[in-house]
Amino acid sequence: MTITEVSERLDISQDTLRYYERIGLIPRVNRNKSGNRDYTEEDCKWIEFIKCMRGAGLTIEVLIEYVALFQRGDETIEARKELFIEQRKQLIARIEDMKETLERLDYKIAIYEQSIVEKEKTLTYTKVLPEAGQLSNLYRQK
Amino acid sequence: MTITEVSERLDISQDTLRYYERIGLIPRVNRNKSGNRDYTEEDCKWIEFIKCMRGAGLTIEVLIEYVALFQRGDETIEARKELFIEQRKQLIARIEDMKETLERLDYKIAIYEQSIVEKEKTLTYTKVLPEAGQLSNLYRQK
DNA sequence: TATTGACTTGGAGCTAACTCTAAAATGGTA
DNA sequence: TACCATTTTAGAGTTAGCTCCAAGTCAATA
Repeated sequence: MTITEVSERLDISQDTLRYYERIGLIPRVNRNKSGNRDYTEEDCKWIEFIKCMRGAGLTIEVLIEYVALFQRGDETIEARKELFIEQRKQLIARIEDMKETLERLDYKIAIYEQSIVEKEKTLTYTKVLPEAGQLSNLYRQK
Repeated sequence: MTITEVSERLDISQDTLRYYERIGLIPRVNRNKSGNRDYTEEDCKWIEFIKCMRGAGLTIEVLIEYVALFQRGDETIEARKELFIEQRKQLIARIEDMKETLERLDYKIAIYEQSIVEKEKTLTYTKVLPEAGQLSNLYRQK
């Protein structure tokens, strides 16, 4: 596969593909006779895996370490496992954090919903704008 | 409250606190007679809220927009609600993504666990190292 | 054979989000 | 009164993670 094909297939820019290879985030890709990259399915799996992990917030640094361990062979299996266990721990923490933030967003949306309903009621039934100091404070929660 | 107190309490550097204020990520903080920031509880709530949202991945840009809307008063309630609904949607997507990545990490950890057990078995029961081409491939999954 | 287009490399440039620096003001302590 | 810590500002510097550029190679086509 050419870099153009892989780039389109995995939706990663050619520059990023080259960059990832350069810094050791994916193993070196073979070149054809004319020196151009010729990606295998294996290469694609690596790239896709890296993309997935990056998307979840694993740093490039830690992923480079993983690739380096992988390339050193079987003696690093335990180290790789430990690396993933640590990253898993951090990922779980991030997810928990985000869930809490989501609840907070939900709450704010609910309050705004309420505020709008209240405002509409006021406008519809009393034809009078709410006093600046009263109702307005209601809308101004954080 | 002084900037030192708030910095320690919310675990945000003084530089970051000043930076957030400068770019409009939090409303302007009052100064005392000598020109130093004097944070109120309200200010702290803002900062804590912003910190929480930033931690979940909302960009500074979108949060600045929120603060700007907030400061324009009640006429922007609907817009603020819409902003939060959009961010909520994106946050849910990020969480789902991360959950999938977590499963993938779990799977890899399980495989490594397996690999190690297999390796130990081999070493213990047969006293023979696995052939490079066979079992080694097992460990080398991505 | 000249041109075109995809590819190569090393290195420079960019953006978001801080983080640091320098120079100056203030207020409390020896 | 001299010193010291804390704070102020504007602006420069840093880091991660790309993204762009220039100069050159190569293969295919007009």
